[in-house]
Amino acid sequence: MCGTIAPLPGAGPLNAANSTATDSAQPGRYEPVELEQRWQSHWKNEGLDATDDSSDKPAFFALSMFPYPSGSLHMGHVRNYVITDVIARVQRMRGNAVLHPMGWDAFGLPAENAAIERNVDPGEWTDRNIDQMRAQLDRLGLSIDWSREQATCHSDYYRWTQWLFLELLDGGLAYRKNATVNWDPVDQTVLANEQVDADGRSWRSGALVEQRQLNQWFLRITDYAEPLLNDLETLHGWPERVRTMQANWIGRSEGAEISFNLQGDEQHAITVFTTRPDTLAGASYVVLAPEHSLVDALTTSDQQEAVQTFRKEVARLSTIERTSDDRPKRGVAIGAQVVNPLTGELLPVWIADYVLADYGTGAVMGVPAHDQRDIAFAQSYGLPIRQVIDAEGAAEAIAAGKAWTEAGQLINSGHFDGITSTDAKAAITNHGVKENWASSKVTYRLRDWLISRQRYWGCPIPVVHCDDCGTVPVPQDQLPVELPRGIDLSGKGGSPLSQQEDWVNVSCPRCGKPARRETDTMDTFMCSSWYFLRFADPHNTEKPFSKEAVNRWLPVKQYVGGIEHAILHLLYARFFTKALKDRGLIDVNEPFERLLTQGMVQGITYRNATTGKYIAPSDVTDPENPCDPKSGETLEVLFEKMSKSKYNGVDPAAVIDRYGADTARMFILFKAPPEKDLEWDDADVEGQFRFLQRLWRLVESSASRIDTLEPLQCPESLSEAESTVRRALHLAIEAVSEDLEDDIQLNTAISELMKLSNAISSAGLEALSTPVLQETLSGLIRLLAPFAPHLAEEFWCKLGGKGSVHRQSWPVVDQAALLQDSVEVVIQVKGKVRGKLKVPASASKDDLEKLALASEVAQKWLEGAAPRRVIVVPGKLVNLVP
RNA sequence: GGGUCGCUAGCUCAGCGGUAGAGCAUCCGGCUUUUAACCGGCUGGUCCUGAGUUCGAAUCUCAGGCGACCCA
Repeated sequence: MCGTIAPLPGAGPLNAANSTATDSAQPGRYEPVELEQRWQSHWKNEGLDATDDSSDKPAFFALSMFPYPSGSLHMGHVRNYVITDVIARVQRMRGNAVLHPMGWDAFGLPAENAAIERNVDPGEWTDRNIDQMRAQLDRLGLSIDWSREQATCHSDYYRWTQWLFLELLDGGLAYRKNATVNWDPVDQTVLANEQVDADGRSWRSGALVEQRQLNQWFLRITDYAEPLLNDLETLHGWPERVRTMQANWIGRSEGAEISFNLQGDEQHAITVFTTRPDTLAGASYVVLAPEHSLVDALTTSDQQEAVQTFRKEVARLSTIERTSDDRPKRGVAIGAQVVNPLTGELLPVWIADYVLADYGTGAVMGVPAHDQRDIAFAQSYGLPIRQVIDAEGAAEAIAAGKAWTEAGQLINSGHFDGITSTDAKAAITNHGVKENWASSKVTYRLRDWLISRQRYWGCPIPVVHCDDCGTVPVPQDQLPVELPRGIDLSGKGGSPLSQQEDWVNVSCPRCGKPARRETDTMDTFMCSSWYFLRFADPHNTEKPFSKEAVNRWLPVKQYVGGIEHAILHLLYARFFTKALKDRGLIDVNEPFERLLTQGMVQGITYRNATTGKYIAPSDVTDPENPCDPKSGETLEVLFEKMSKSKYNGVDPAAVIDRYGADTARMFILFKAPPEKDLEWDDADVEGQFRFLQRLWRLVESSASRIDTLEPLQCPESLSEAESTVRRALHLAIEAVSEDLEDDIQLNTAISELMKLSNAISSAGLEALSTPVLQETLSGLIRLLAPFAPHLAEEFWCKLGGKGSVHRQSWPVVDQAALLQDSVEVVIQVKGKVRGKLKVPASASKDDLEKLALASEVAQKWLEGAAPRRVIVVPGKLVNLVP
């Protein structure tokens, strides 16, 4: 995929590491590649990673977002799966039954595009990629239970995706409608709103989406807007920003619907939605979306032509273009007039690009003084601007062309004058309710989820269209509706399935007459919206999953994946879970208890700032002073997401070949906190490898003294070096355990391991009696096991440990070992550190005060005077305030 | 414009009222199987700025600056 690891300046360390991997075995050398292969095959034979499905241990479901099987593993994958693996391993050692499965999000366009370009079967192409990636993953030493593997493109999986679709259809949550939808001209298919980014581009292809009118399948995710929003508050284990992003996406607004009667027609009205009913008296016009159903009926004959022209122009614009703040708002008056129900005033009716048909009622009232978009519109078209909310600075702002959107007091609003805008919202709405022209209303920005796709390599939607019976679901016992295989994928002429006459033509399941299959396939996000449930019960042939199995394992205790799914997958999966719960299929309400969104892995890039071109690291002769090999210009050095076009990819396989998986794992965990971006640096990888080598030597030099890891009796009294090392061990146990607890800090956990290793070296092995050395190494190896599983296993075995280190219990802190006989306290004078004092750890507050006052430091700084105040923090400091 | 997060050693990050720390890099020394590995050691900090609270602030509060992301 991404090219090979860039050679280091001088290339020395790599050669050395290479020789480690390739030289014939020398006794006493750390040879990661051989060692890792040996343990991996041993673990496989022993079934070490099998899920403990039947025991009464507490269940812990550790899950990585499953990958699309592109065929090559990249560093982002490595980071994702290693983080989850560490968590899974720690939880096993903590005595939990752990479910740590893996699968493949295997439907999708790359397979279909490969088929079109290279004339290969998408299924075979995908299966081959899966095999490749599984082999690559295996080299990382992940404790995955492969017996539960799922691939969404296999019919024993997707028959249940279809089964669940029919459940949703039966529950009224799936429906078909004609709607304006996002069309991706590159991928030749429609997209859901969530799959179009802020610039109006497809999340996959990057193409600018177009609007098309099509008959499509939708899921009623909007029925769940309220619980999807409210239950975010229960997700304490989720990053705040993901919750905020989801809340923003759902976009709840509280307000009112207000009806404006047509002039001279009491029977017909335009209903608008507004969050600001308090500003009703300031309305100076009413705007309909150009697509609004009333437009044709209300447009006067002299405005017909202008309206039609304008509608055509708007149809070309995306939602983003229409609503973005920095674009001029455009519109056309349609000639009709309505009555402001509060003031009786006549208002003109307009259509404008910034009003959307499918938000609220597709109509708004224009209150220029108190809405930024309205004031821009009013200024363009000379519409009146009337202030109805007053506050300090409001009039000036409005005069300057800035809408006053803050709270204030009502003016120009008849008998509502003088009350606050906050109170007026309810007061005016209630008044309108009594007079029958208003009602309280909550609306959401969230739209129903468009799940139809006009592509081949996806899960077929299991319905049949019959002239007599309409849309008929395929009975659940006739599933799966198999994708036809071996068909010609030319990439031309629309949806490939619609051209498969022998597949499309079926008899109606209800009346038996000739009918046609639905030829759209499902959005692949459907397949990934429930895979975590299938992992609980992966081989069930009767149902997608049993309730009992789901109750045993779900919710996922720790979910790990990329931030790019903050809305997409994570919102869809939450919706599915809630919908399936309401169908009585499961009891869980939220699928993912804790969520960790890991940062990107970035590679170093060299860019010529004038041409904007990227230069491959192999073409940069001096990395200290990078120059363009052609022009000699100095290059910019940046860290960016790894990609082929930037020549900054680092291939995980190359790293594992040179240093082994344990170094790769340790480095990627240590270099940055999990949720932050990580800058890949070959020199630092080397440093990490050296740390493992230091541990290797530590264990090598101890091996002759230790032949069992069964706990030994500690001697009654310890030397100073021994108690220092024991203290370091138990401090490390405390710190590493803490780092793996709530707020997961794998980088600092590894740095604690380094500190412990340093403490042992400083003390010197010869200064430690065998029981202390043995206790220390046993603890260190167990702490290391989740991070560097192969090396820890080797150590465990070398020192005579019984069984696998991965079956041992997590070390426990001995509080007594943390105690010190004497501690150093700081002596402050007026809050400034002026000296230190060694005191017995048991010294009381009074003792400390006396010792401090008697100290030389106190004599010097207080000059014999008694301090006005003394603050004593036992074990820490004494502060003397003169 | 609003929100969230961040700004600590050259780099990546800990510390979140009480002695400013880790790893890597740099530098120096030792060692050996000397284009190099290994071992040991030393450096290195207005904790973004300013004000406030406090006996005491990197840490809490406020204001500002810079950066990232999300929303508009």
